[in-house]
Amino acid sequence: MIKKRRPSFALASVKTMSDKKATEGKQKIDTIRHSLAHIMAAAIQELFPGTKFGIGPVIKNGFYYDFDLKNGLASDDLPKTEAKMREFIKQDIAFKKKLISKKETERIFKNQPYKLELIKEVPGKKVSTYESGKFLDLCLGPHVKSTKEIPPDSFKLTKIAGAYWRGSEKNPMLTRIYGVAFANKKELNNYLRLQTEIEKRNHRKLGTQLDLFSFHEVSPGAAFWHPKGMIIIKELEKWWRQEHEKRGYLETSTPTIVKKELFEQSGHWKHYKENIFTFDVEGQIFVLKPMNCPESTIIYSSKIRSYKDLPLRLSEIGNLYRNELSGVLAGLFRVRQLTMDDAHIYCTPEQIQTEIKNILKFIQEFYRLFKLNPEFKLATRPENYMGDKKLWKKAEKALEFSLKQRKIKYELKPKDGAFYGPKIDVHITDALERSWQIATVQLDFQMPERFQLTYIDQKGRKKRPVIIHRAIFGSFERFIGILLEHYAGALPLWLSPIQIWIIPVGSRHKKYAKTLKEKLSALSIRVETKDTAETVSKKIRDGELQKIPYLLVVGDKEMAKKGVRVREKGKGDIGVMKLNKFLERVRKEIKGKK
RNA sequence: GCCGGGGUAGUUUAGUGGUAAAACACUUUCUUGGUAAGAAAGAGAGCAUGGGUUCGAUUCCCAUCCUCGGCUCCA
Repeated sequence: MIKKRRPSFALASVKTMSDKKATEGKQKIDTIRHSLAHIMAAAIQELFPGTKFGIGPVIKNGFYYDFDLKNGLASDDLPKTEAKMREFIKQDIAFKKKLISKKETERIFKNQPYKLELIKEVPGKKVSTYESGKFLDLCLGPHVKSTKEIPPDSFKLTKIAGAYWRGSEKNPMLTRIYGVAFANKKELNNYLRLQTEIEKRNHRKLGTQLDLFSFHEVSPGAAFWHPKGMIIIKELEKWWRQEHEKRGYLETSTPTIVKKELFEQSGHWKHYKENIFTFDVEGQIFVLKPMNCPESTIIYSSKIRSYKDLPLRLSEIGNLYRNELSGVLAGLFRVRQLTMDDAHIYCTPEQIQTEIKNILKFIQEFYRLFKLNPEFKLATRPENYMGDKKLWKKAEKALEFSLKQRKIKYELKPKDGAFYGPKIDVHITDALERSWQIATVQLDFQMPERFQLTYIDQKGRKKRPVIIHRAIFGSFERFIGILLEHYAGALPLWLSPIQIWIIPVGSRHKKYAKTLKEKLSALSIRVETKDTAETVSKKIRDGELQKIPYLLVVGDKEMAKKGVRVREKGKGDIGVMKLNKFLERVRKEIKGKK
């Protein structure tokens, strides 16, 4: 069998070509993908007359096209469409670029409302179009010269999905057909094979297989954590507390049920009402808290604060409840009940830079530990912002400056900030290459105003502090989901729910196995003895499937040497070791969080 | 929420208009084993839920719930 190394998260393809060649190759395949989108539209036009066309761009690994079909589309229409496309490709159809006057274009597309909308927005008097056979589309190109350049066996239509016209839910929903396409059949097959591999690291599947958590109809969007899953949470919490104590954070806990007035005061009620769970108690409306911030400020203002108290870093592992739309729930990645590793830092405006810088450093160290590859995004003032524009500008500058100071590459996300302040979000992609927000750093000048927070400065005057909201894991749920996919279930030793299995070869070794277990357990190592009536091979197999980091096989030889035969996850049998030597190794590995 | 798939033992799946099958897991017995499945026997679901069509529905139709992939959303 093939010995596998512990897989790194990115299953990126190996780059063998030079950068220039790679760029050319990418351009070529993207041209093919784009042309395939047109050919798919042509096939739909022929198979389903009267269809109205949206747009059909190139995306990663393929293409899509949006259609407004009179009668929708059934799943068996995909193979039909695919066959029609191959038919067209065989016919050696040329792609011809045509510049047509706007008026003429409008006449040609008079029954195509979506196209007419696009034509209106084209600057100048002429519109660029491409003709391929009987299908004419608005398009700047480029395209292949002829369909004969397209390998007919290297694409596949993969799925049908609904998508709002121009991405707005106020617009009609169109039917989107996704396809993938590659330079040759081998690459296509590689891609398809990779997809099945990726499916194996889906955290939902691993959750069931490894008995970590489950979801049930009785509570959609909320995880039931099983004992083994709880161990992961507890280990993460333990480490989290330790790291926060080091950095001067003070842990707090605030109530889950709160009167809605608190969230009216914070502004959340106005901006976030649809997502808040509410209930009635003796005629008063209570909410399940969707975030911790307003309650954190209550602790802040529970006494008079001096400049000497600042920065005050209040942390909280808070259970939050958010009424997410049913359609967005996704395993551990998007839940209605989540555990946020939150903190609010109350500081003077002068302290902002240092605090932000330290948080960014904290975040970077944290990601390095898990060998995760984070993407930073700076999100600025949204449409529905609260407060003074000048303060916003200042806050945005502060975040930007800190990012630059830490030499962090980041993407700008205009108008994507929270209503109370700009933020730096940190994203990680899952096995399906979808991007998920994990950590966040948000600068807030509004909440201190709304809650009239103050501190007394050196001269005895009342001043307004600034709040920095931040989370490192984001939520334990999402983070564990990401970790499971990242490690394909084979978590690092310190996080593994079960760290070691002891497998006695025969019944006469059971007693030795038991002594070993007691020794390891005494050192707080999570160990189990597998002394059931099954073969060693069977137990090894089960141990591998359960992703147990170390399997210790003990028989006559090991007993004689007072040792253990070690099988390390991902490496196989690494030989016999004296017990003390093995213990030393394990202790180091756990301590180093390797 | 919207579009499109799907829901059959604990798990993974097969299947049918005449009240359901397998593998693994589980229990028992035999086997006491040396690095990815030793053998046998047994128990276990009435097919997500509610309606409808039918002599008869797990199978066909409708609704609801849950779930998956998209879209929108993510304070």
